[in-house]
Amino acid sequence: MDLLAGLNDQQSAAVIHDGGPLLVVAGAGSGKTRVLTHRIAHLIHERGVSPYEILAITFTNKAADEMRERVGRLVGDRFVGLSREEDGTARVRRWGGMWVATFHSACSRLLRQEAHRLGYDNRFTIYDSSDSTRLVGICINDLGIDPKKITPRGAAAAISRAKNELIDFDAFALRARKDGTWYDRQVAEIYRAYQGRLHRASAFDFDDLLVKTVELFELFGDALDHWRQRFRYVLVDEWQDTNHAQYELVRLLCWEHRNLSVVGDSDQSIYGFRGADIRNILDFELDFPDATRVTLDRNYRSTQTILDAANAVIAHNLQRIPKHLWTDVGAGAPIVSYTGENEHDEAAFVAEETARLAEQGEFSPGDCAVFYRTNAQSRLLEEVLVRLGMPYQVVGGTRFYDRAEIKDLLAYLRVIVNPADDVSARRILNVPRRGIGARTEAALDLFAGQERIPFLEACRRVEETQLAARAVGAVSGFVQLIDDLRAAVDTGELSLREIVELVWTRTRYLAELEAERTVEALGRVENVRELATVADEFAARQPDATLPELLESIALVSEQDQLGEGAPRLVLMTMHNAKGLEFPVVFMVGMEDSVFPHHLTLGDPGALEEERRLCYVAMTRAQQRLYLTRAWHRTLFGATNANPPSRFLREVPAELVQDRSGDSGGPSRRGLAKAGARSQYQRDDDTDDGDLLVGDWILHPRFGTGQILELSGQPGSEEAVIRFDESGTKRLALAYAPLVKMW
DNA sequence: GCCTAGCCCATTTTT
DNA sequence: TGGGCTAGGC
Repeated sequence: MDLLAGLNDQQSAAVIHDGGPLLVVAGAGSGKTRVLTHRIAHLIHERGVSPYEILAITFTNKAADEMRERVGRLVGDRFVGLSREEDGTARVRRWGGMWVATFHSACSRLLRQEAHRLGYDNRFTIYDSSDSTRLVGICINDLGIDPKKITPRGAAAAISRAKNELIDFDAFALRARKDGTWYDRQVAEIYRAYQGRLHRASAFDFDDLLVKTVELFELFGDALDHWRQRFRYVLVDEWQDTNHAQYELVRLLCWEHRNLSVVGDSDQSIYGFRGADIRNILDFELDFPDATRVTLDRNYRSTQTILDAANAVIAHNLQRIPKHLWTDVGAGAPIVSYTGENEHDEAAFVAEETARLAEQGEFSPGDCAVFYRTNAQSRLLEEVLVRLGMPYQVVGGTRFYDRAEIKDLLAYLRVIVNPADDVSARRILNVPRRGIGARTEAALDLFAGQERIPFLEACRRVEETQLAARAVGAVSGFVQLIDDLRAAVDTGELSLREIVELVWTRTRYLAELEAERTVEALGRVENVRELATVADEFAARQPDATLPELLESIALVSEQDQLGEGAPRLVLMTMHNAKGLEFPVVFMVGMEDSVFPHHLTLGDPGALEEERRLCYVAMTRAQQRLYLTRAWHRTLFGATNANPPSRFLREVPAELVQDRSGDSGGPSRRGLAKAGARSQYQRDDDTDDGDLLVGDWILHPRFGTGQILELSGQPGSEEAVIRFDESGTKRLALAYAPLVKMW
């Protein structure tokens, strides 16, 4: 097998590189995944490296699965821990072959073997961000700090930032005392309390997975030696988005053997806000002076037009390694710009254009993707798509696993696995309602703190508290329930699905929901049942899977992981979520200053550069067609604004762009008509402002919808009194007011 | 202890 | 826009 077949010179160089650190600067669409997979295959095949010695880090679980499959195809499934069924479906053997994982899942896996050394249970729980925010809130409460002055969210974010920098609470406190604000000193206290709570609960938050692994390596030389020898070859994808903790982890693992390959693109660093440190890539060669650099700038994805546009935009950034993408596939179609009257019009354009492409047989809706800056923008896109009957899928937004009912059930499962998990125990203490209120909970927590025991243990000893008999009875019932569930699970006779079902039956969770008989409750019932399906699917992929493993995989799923399930349809997602993906047709909507770039970044040059990188990432997802759309007027969070065109739009050379705003009879006519059409969309070109009558409903771009109460004046200078739904009653001159009749 | 109404608030991106 | 939270009533 020729692993270099079809690769260009730079790619080949990266694949066969031997000896010392390797930095692959890989522009968007330059085939970096190919380089990584072929490099791994090369190591195994040509250099006799055991797959067992390889650690490959990817950005999402989905990317990890893909890489495992691709390497498997090159060198054989058994090397990568895959086994294949007769029908071709892949199954993952748990400890098989090489590790392909995200930072977080790799650390989690490693800590499952090592956590006890750090004083944690190997069956630790992983807290997601909402769990940690909750716990921070509890700590704020404990310390008697006013949660209005320091919000749980704010404090949690500050703590997370510190952890990303490997600053523990002592160091944090020291710094806060020296030259910190009052806020910092309070956070230092919260940080300490929070970490104590985590430890007592045998729980790690996302950041701890990294921090504690680093700590393990620093404290236990034998552990470091062991894992260092185990992973003699380390490859990291998306290096530009690593934070300091991740960097340190990699440095510790690789410092001696130096078999480190990192692949990244400083222009695609878009996670600075959560601690990703762009210097990790910019300074790589300072930290590893013996590193070899290979630059991949030949793009295999997009047309030259799209690349020219993206290159032009990113060239405005100062913090970067200069690089210029090129391709030989030709110029392709021009970039299309469109300005709608308002956001409804803009959305309608996207939907219509997708439909038009499909009608012409050029691209199916499944080839198209819509990217927006914030999740809030997805709703009205969805409205329009529903109205037009265009099938679509939203990636991200409210995650399945963030729904209250799912978190409730998961909390039961987590308590079964890890009885010390206080956040989960407290979450379900009174869910479903069993008459245990805030006072009882507080008393139990106090008792737990005094006795230095987990919350559930405090519940078990509820009789030692001063609580009233009724509360004691209710709490005992709760403990009994948990004990019963754990006993049933511990028999080892239940499948994952049966465990999930047991929880919702024994707790009467499902029954209570069904009894509500509301539409919302019905949706929740479906979600709850869906969790059993998740359990089944997990068991199918990994036949010997255990409950802790199921919980771990759920804790570490990412947004992109849901992509591509079901029939192909138009995909909606944030630009961040688009990273690493590609689509024949891409719409970028909301190209307005203060939407994108986001208004919070406008005054901050560094943040603005990150926005520009985000723009670059989004643009370079497009293979053949790129649409950049905006609206003259946009209503967001109830307020209507007229935003100037995005500066990124102005950075695209005009000759690459074709403006389609003039399509179909002028923007205002088109847009307003669309906003008005409620149940059935129709192009409303024959609406004539002159035909207005008292009682008509109209739409004004600034004031919204309203009803005409009164008409007066001579033809040519008529006035109307209009009662707007949102903006009150106004008298407007018809000759000037841009009114459009709705129905 | 529970429920609801009304308030208030903020409002980016997420492993 | 709505979602999360508190205060007040049962």
